[in-house]
Amino acid sequence: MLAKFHEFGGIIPDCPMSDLTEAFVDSHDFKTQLSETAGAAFVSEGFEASAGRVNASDRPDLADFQCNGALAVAKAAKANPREVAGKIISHFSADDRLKAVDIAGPGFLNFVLSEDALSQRANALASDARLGAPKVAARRKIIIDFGGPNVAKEMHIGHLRTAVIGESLKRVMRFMGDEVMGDAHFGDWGYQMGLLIVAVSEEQPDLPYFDAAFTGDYPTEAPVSLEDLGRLYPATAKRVKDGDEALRDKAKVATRELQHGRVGYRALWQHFVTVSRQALIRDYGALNVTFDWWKGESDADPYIEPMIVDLKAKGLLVPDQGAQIVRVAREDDKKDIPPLLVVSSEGSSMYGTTDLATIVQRNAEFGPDLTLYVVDQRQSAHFEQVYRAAYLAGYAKPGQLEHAANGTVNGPDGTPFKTRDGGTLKLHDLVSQAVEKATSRLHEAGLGEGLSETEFADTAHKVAVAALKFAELSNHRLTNYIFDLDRFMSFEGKTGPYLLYQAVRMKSILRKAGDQGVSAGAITVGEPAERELVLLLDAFDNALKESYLKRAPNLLADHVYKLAQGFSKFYANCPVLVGDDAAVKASRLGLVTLTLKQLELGLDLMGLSAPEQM
RNA sequence: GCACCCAUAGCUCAGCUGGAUAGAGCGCUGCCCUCCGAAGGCAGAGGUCAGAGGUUCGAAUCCUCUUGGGUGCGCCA
Repeated sequence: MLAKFHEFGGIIPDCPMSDLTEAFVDSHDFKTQLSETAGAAFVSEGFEASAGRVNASDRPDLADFQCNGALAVAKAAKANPREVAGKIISHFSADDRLKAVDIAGPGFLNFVLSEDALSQRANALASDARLGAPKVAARRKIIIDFGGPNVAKEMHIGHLRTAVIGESLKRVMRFMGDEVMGDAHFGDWGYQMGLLIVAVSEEQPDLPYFDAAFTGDYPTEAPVSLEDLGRLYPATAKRVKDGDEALRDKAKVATRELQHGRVGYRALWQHFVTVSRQALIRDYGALNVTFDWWKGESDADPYIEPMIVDLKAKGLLVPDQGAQIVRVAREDDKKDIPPLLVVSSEGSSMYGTTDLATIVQRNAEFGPDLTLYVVDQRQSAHFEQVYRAAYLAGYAKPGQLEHAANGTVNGPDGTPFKTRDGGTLKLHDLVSQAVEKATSRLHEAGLGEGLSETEFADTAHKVAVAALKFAELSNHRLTNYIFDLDRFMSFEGKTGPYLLYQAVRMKSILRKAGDQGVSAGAITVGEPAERELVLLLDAFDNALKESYLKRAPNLLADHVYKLAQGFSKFYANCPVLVGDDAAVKASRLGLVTLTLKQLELGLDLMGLSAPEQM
């Protein structure tokens, strides 16, 4: 810790001078291609290129894609929208990508793709290592902050949201080309640590950690278990809440002493951190969520003192009611924004202090262009304060700090989720329950009987995780959704297991094809179900862009679900291996191969994986 | 008190920068396995998009108000 402080030298580095925009390259999907042609057409007719935006059609019975730009442009130019559309359409008259293009209704342009164009696109996707995924135009350094699972509190269902959404955003952004670091940002430094120290000192007063005169080596064995931490913190916090002021004061003193380096407390605290980190690795790992950094609030500690000096030098830190604060309110605020409390009247760091110092720390150690805080929306006011203080102090430029807020997880009664006996459901138990249900459901359906015990356990785990995570990801991140394990585990309809099931059916076909010596060939689109499937594969590009720009994995989840659905329809209508026509077999097998690849990539970007069989 | 978020089918949720007939899953009513895995596919019923104004050729979407729910607001994180 001290070494770090010296390396850092107390100098506050500048934030990166990032003006990188969020644009993409390598898009060859129809939406992009048609938008470019239409945009050029609008420009040559004297309108804005943006009017050429082409979208998937709202009326798949009429067209594959549509452009509504003529209506918008005609409005501004006080022209007849159908006439404008007529001018634009002439630019598509010799376009061999299209089977038909026409003007519909008040001036919509409807595009129907030719089977040739679809076949070409499908073959291009099949030979593309990225399966049609675009890349960011400029690589940015991004930190995803998982908003601090807490040392003092065991992971519960509320942590599922941030973990699952943050993990998916991390994977999407990284796959799109950014340099992304996921940081657990452990809650390991505040008043709650003092509270735990006091709690342990009451239960085990003879431990050397509490003897200020102790000079020997502290025990290497932790004096508390994870269960102890989970028991001690709520019990002790409740006593304070119920009015035990002496206890509160002791905890505050302990907090300050810990933060100021009292060795015994640091040693004990290190045990707390180690014990709970092990549990976090276990619980997150079970959900296929990993972190690049296991940093905690305590890691920002060495940066606090120089930051305070810097804030004072900049005239931002002012004394107020015994504390030291940074005022962040602005003239034009519609609401009162309280100042950021940097040093409490007790002389301790607050969570705003560590959050601000963490920004300084990250500038020094990584230099992010963007930091995404994937954290509960209830913290939005807090982040507003921290961000404003960071902008005032020059630790970040507006836009570089972003709260990708998420909603709360509610129980079937619509209130925050509780177990039957009123407690919170631990994440660990939640995953265990899901695996149990998946196991029994697999047995009921008579599936996975040919698998070994290990393979079966692995499959059950994959199915359980898919059910949990897909349910989470298919909601918009801000939705306060109702958590209903039975519904998520029903395995019918729009669920994670449905996605895995479709992947497994594809794998099964590929295995059979291998046995029969049939191999994939060039894709030729013919049947309506093939058409639809290729259009879905083509839409991957846009789904990724939108997920990226909106920090909304539900759009990716939606794409993957539609793709699985499109395959299932294809599967029902287009036999792959039973026909006589070798070219059709090879083409359909090519389509299955491509679809499986994109489906598995989509699953991977959600942090899921499909078994070989189930 | 002030501020933010939300209200869409019986239930759980999508709905892109305002565009055609508002979608999905569950549940409900019917079909479809002598054919690659039916955890599947197909069809149907089901909606004053909380309510009222406004902007617009056009509003679930933008603006205002009302009602009803959630959340936050200086020494806990």
